[in-house]
Order: sequence, then structure tokens, then C-alpha cells
Amino acid sequence: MPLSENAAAETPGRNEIDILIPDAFRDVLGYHLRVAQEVSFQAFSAMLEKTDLKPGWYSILTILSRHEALTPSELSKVCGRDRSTLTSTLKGLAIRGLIERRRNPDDQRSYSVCLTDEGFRMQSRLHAIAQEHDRRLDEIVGKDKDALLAILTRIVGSLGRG
Amino acid sequence: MPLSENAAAETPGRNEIDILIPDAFRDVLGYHLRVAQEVSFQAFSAMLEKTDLKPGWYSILTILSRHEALTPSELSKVCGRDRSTLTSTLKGLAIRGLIERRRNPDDQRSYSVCLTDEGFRMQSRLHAIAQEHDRRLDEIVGKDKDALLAILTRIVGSLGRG
DNA sequence: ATCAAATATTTGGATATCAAACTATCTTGC
DNA sequence: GCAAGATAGTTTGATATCCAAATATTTGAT
Repeated sequence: MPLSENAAAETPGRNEIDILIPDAFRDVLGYHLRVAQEVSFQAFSAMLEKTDLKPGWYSILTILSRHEALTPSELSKVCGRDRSTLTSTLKGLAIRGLIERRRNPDDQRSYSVCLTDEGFRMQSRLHAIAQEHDRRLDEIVGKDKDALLAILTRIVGSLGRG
Repeated sequence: MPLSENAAAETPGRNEIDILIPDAFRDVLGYHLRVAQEVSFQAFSAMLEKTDLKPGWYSILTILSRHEALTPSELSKVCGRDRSTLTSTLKGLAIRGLIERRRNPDDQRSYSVCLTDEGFRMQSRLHAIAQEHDRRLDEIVGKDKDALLAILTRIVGSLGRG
């Protein structure tokens, strides 16, 4: 089969990484970051595939498991999503009985969200899977983990949410 | 500054990172990866805000700028997206005159995509902005850049697209 | 009382993604 | 040749995000 020289997709000997990170992006940090996060998230999602759990629940349930009770607005600040974004997620969690809404007696507009017993159980299951996933990452990253965490934290700190 | 153990949202003196990366995820690599990529992508998007360029064009245009001509299927493999995902992006690029479609004389089903002169110009503009963004990242990452690239590449290689 | 601020929801819109159905065309096997 | 199956690209449908603006309700301050 005749191949033109620069048709990478057809070049023999290319491996997975070559395909996911084409030459043009060889030293483009942002691109690597994106692809790495993508495969990581997909791996995590795949581990959840056969459960009744959703990836998006992990951060919410975990934050709630550490907080006793938060209003949607507070939760929004902590997890860095718009309040309106949380509404549907919270609805889903409420329907499944994983969270409870407690009206604030001092403010009729407001209510607090907290985990039910079932919610805590779900959080545990999710946490176990997340741990398993992270152990996989730890293995890949090896001794550089702390350095990596430090760098990523620096990126978040410097770029903020602007 | 005194920090209560588990009431992060209400504790005074918390900074941006504390908010974007709550305590519960302090050493969860996957979470850091996600947030870091998120702020990085948002920073890049913000730089494009006042242009007529879209973040999603960057990879497509850049790959095309290196390849003379690719079919949508080949492009799909190179950039790791489903063929159907590309259709609408390519449509947008074609409407704006950034790409040209050349029917394959040997196969009427197929066509090749290649950049127009205008497409090359757009790629250059995007590339310049991407470089600027990446320089920002480089500054944050500092001398650890190569190590970081190596780790991210390892993650992509190990977790693949499975 | 009124009016501004705050709380949460709804609605609308923008992205991106994949999978499956569909059309048109090509290739194979007979 | 021609029917059957493979392939290329598109369309459609579903999911998952996300945010911003408009809305209703309530609160609090004047």
C-alpha cells in the first residue's frame, strides 16, 4: 500500500502514545495535561461502569462526608461549580436517598444538604474504587508522586479559576 | 492560622487552592490532575475569548498543518475522537474557509481534508496563543517540566484509551 | 412598608462526547 | 456481472458537563 511520507496515521510502528499525543504536541504541557486527565478519568469511569455509581458523585459525596451539612451555595464554593450545576446532581442524589435536605429554621430560603446512612455507604464504595484507581496512578507515577502533586497544586494556585 | 479539621467551607483564611482542592482530596492524584487540567484549559479558553478562535480547533488545525491531507477517519485516529465527533467541527472549519475538502478520485465515498491558506494563518494565530499559554505553564512548572512531561506520558501510555 | 440582597431553582444555550442507524460507495466472492 | 458485506462519512439520539440569566421566595435594612 503506497504511503505518503507525512501521513502519521498510516505510518507503521506508531504506538498508542504516538496516536494520543501527536508529534506536534510533543512538548506542549497543556496538551499532555489534557490527555493524561482524560485517560485517567476514563479509567476511573470504567471502574464504575458495572456499579450504580456515577463519577460525578465522588467529589460531592466525599465533601459532604466531611462536612456534616452544607447548603448548596456552600457546596458550590467548595467544589468549584456553579450553584445551578449542582441542582440536578443533588436532585439525583436525593431521589436515590443518598442525601437529605434539611430546611433551615432560621431562613426559609435555605436548606442544608447532608448524607443519609445510605449516602455514607455509597461514599465508602466510591472512595474504595477511587483509592484503587489512585493506587494505579501511584504505581505509574512512582516516587515522583509528591513532586507531581506539588506541581499540580502550583498550577491550580497560579492559574486559579480565572 | 487556626484551621478546624473538618469545616473547610466555613473556615476563614482559606485560599483558592483550599477551595479548589478540598482537604479530602489532598493526596488524590486523579483529583489534582482533573483540577489542574481544568484551570489550564480555562486559562487557555480565556485567552481565546476575544478572538474568533475556538479551543477545540487547536488540535485539529495543528494536526492538519503537519499532514498535508487526512481523511476524517485518519484524523479521528490521530486526535483520538470518534469520527462522528469530528463531523460538526470540520463543518465549522469548512464554513469559515479554514479547510478544504478534496474528493478522492479513487473512492467517491472518501475525501481528504487540508488547510487553506486562511487555515494556516488561523493555525499560526492559535499556535502563538497556545505557546503563550504554555510559556505560562512552563514558568509555573519550572525546571520540572521534562519530568512532568515524562510522567504524564507514562500515565497516557499505561492507562491508554481503555 | 418597601426595596435591595441573598438563596435556590428553572430555563436556555453552548460544548463535547460516543453509539447506532443510515446513505452511498467500494470490494469480494461466486 | 451481481449480490453481500465492508467501509466512509453523516445524521440522529443520548449523555454529561458547564454557565448565565431570569424567576420566586425570603430576608433584612431603612
